[in-house]
Amino acid sequence: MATKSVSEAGETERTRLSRAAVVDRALALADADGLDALTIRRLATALGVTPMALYWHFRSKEELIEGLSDRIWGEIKTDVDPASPWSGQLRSMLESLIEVLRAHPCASTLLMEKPSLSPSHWAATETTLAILRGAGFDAQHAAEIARSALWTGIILVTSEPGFDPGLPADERAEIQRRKQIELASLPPGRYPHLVEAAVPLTACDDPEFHYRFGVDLFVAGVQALAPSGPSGPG
Amino acid sequence: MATKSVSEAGETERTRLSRAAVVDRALALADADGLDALTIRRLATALGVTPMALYWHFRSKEELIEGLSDRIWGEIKTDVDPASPWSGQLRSMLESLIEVLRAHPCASTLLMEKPSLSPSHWAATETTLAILRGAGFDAQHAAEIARSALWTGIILVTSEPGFDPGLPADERAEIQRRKQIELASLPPGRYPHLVEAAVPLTACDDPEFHYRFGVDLFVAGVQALAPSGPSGPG
DNA sequence: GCTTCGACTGTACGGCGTATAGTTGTCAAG
DNA sequence: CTTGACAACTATACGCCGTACAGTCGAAGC
Repeated sequence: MATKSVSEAGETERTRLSRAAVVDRALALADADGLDALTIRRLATALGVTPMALYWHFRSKEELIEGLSDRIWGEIKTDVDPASPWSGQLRSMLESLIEVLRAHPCASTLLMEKPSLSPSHWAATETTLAILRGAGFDAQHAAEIARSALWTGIILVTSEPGFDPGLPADERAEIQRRKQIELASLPPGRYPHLVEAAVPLTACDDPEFHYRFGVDLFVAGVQALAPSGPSGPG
Repeated sequence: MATKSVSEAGETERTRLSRAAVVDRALALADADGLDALTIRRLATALGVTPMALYWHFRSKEELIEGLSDRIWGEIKTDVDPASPWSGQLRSMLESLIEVLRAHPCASTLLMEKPSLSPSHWAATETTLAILRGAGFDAQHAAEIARSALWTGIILVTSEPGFDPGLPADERAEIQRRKQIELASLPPGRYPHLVEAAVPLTACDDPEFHYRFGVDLFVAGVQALAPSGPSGPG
């Protein structure tokens, strides 16, 4: 109606765009409908602009994705308690990572396909390295373990049975059900353990067990290989 | 020249296609130029046919990818020595997985984006479950660890610094060099460990160390959590 | 008032997966 | 030797995608 109305907000805000605003919307879109659904055109529509408008703020879609990645890494709490034993610090670091990844359905998928050395990623890696150096590992081993820790968090989330962002819950349940039946009805002579473990392999009635055990497994491995012994000096 | 020449083989064989033949070419293409370079059109050109010809043998590109996935899983040796201790069996299983993934540059990327329960995958999982059940884990824990094992192999390969299929070697080296400099020239006050570990984080002068340590880390974790104790009863 | 320029629009290109319909070579039945 | 069926493939087209390139438009500075 009004030719000069400032923010009708009827459908979408129409203030000026910014990198941060675009990243916000992109993250929301990707979390809601899956990473594949995050296209320049869709995002532009959601923001009420032309696709090419985004190219003023980002050189390419890849740069946008880097922005998302940086935003996600930034959410990870890197303030571990220096007084607690290093294994506890490592654990809480991993738990913080997992918490963020679970909060953003698209995050694990996104981080999987990008090495992405962004400032926020640096901070998380720096903290992890510090913990491991404190545990007595040399730089090379610490680097290996830090990488492994970050990947462990990512795969724990993506490998949670039934995890598949961008799929309606009922469809996910249906796929899961079908897989379970498929496994359970394999020839028991040839695949006894597969048949036996059909349920835990395909379903995840207790996600907390999945994550707790995954973290336990990782931390136990690191402790076992620590130069200062499994429990550490402090 | 000849109107009826059977197989000129001047550029591409022109015998009849088959699922196996298509998968072969697809795998070769993906290994050579990266998974992103594997498009229906390119593959069809390489096979000397029209893109739509492939849809006679595969319902969709996804089904083709499943074929690739199955082929790759099939290459993994599942014949572990039942006489050796379970930790050794687990280790050799993981090593076989890693060997196959390293032989096929596209493999780890491919398996990462597909749960893919194919017959070949079943066999590998069955064997892994058998090993873990033999170690005393119950079905649920065995399922968790088996999943973790397979993922560990995949990420060990994709996280090898400098690993990036479909990129010419010189370009990879350039990216790697730039990342290393970027890390090394961060403010040492803020990122002391990152600066210190710039080389091991970005380069991989000894891939064998990377893989050996990765496997060690995983197996150590499993041993630490084994009900029958780290060394096991046999 | 005029220019400058940051922020955005319009149009177009090449590539993708694939639906739909049309074309062939082969081969058994008549 | 013809004929029809059918497996295997081709031709064309559609709607997506990322994005190059050029044009537009309002506010800010002079």
